[in-house]
Amino acid sequence: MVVVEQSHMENSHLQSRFSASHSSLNMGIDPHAQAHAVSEFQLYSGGASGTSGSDKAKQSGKKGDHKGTKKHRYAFQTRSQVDILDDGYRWRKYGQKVVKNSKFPRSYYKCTHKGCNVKKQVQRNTKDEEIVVTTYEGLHTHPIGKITDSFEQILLKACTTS
DNA sequence: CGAGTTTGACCTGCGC
DNA sequence: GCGCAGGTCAAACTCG
Repeated sequence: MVVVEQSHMENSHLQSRFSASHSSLNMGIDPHAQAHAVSEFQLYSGGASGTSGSDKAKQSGKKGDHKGTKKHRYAFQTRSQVDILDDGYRWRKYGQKVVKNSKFPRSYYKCTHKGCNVKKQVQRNTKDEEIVVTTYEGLHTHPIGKITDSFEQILLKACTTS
């Protein structure tokens, strides 16, 4: 399963804040994004599990960009009809791969903001096609692009206020 | 014309 | 050492 890694947050605390912000989350979604129909919102937490996929491969890879960078990574799943959740940031797709255990391809996105190296992976759950697993990696170094109480912003709030 | 998407190739790490 | 799987790049393409 998907793993959440938080370097400076308490999982339980964050999770409770997520539940608390659930209602505002739905309200915050863009009008044109209503089709998302986010009726479920779960933040994954816990230690390493069996999936092993994203942890094995080094994201530094050949480029070897920031190796010493602090790793902020959190994954959560939403029940949605579409893959792309409008979280208020602008994302550019840079890759798509078919992963072994899933019949749905995994999509890779980068934040298009200058100097912001946040990435996210979007993948549908094989067992339940309506569940979309989104994995964020990194923290945005810029304000949100929309007036949307996004997932990310909630996360940031949870980070900064704790 | 610029920004974003698609898609195949390439690179790296891990297991056997 | 080899093959597989995952992650990223970049050229070509599309769209506003």
